[in-house]
Amino acid sequence: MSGEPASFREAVCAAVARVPRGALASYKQIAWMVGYPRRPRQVGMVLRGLPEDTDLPWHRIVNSLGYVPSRGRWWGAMRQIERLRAEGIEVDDLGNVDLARYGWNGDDGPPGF
DNA sequence: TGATTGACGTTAT
DNA sequence: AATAACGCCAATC
Repeated sequence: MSGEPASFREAVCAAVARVPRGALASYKQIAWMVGYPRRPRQVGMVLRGLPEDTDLPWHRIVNSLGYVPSRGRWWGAMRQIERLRAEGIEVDDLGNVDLARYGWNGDDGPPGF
């Protein structure tokens, strides 16, 4: 079955759904996994349109620096932090996380681990 | 149809 | 260290 994603959004959803619990992935990492290393921003756009009842672990997506985008300025950044804690991940009040510990490498391969 | 924006990232100053 | 500007491409105005 050729389950090739018809749209960028489908690919992103599939990649995010693959992130195991207790692991973190960056926007660029997801973009790279789906075959579009040049579109970290579009990944964020897709996640932004996700419903609150989505099954996707969107809260596991952080930026490459290892913290939640906008550090709380965003509408649901704080909510994302709460979810990460519920996953068993240590998160600072500002959204800082330890990528060195929770950083998950997709099927793409470890760039540095 | 063109211009602006954006849950980012990287490089330069 | 922090801030500014550029890049990248889809969605929105």
